[in-house]
Amino acid sequence: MAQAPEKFVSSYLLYLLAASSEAASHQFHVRVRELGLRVPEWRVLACLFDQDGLMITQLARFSLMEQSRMTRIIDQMEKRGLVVRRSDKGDGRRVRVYLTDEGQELSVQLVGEAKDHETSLLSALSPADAERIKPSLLRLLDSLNSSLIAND
Amino acid sequence: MAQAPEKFVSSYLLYLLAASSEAASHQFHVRVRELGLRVPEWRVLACLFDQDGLMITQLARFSLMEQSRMTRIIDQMEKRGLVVRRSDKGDGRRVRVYLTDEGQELSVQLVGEAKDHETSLLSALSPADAERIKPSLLRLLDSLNSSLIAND
DNA sequence: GAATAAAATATGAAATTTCATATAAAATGA
DNA sequence: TCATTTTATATGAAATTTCATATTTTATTC
Repeated sequence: MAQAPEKFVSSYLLYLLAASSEAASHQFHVRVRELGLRVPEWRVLACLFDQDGLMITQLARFSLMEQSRMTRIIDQMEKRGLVVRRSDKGDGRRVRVYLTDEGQELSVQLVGEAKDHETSLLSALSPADAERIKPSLLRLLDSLNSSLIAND
Repeated sequence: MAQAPEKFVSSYLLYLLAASSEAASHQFHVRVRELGLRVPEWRVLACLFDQDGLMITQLARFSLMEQSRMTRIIDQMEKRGLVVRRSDKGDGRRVRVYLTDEGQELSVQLVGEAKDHETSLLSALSPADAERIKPSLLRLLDSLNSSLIAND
């Protein structure tokens, strides 16, 4: 988005990750808002696109946010007719969230656009970087997850 | 933090970036809160550590947040005695933010811990990944910034 | 050099987010 | 089985964040 000052921040790993994420998402998030959605709602649609009927807790984890916030986001999406709640038969604590037809349609649309956007992002990189970036990030995530478990 | 479902999300570049950023920062952000700071406040301290006397607008940009929010964060940090505002002589619109002694001390402390934490993160990666990750992210940021300009 | 535009910061009000905790259902265990 | 603990979700209240816009100062343009 801009150049960081000098010394520390501009080459600090956590800054680079946050700034890359922010910069890479920015354009697409603008598009999400054009369609009348907020970013967390788009994340829910994307998760349900992959697997309909996820629980609130799972949606929160995959969408990188807290459960109580996700509960309210689902409230709004439900009012808007994008998803419906159904309690899990077999475990009454669980609330499963399903796409409505409208939600399904929007999710298909946006996932398509997301893929196109990703392609255009990757094409702005060198071929070597484009090829390596996703596997690298996956390995980073993996190593973070295992060290997290180790630290519990 | 957890494994994403299947198909789309779990290998979507923007998800991988957001999730890596989140996962990589998590432990350190816990530490930030232990010291009684919130993440945006830590970001301000880090920016001012690099270059004291930045403007509100610059702090907002480097800290990846909106100006009005930064104004209020500086309000709080000022009340807490971590920074002081001084208006720029030469341009009365600008407010420059400076570390107090206490702010300075905290920023030195936290930047030190951030560097240690970064080292430990990198050591969890393969040597090849550890060596490449920062340059790769810098190139990604670069290419995003230039394409941003191109799209204006 | 006056009028207009632009830049930097601040602020009210609405909306969202967080934090702690309530509620309810299922699992555990004595 | 009954009591206790754990898991899943919801919710009130406080705090933060956003959005639009006000205010002030500097730049620009005619």
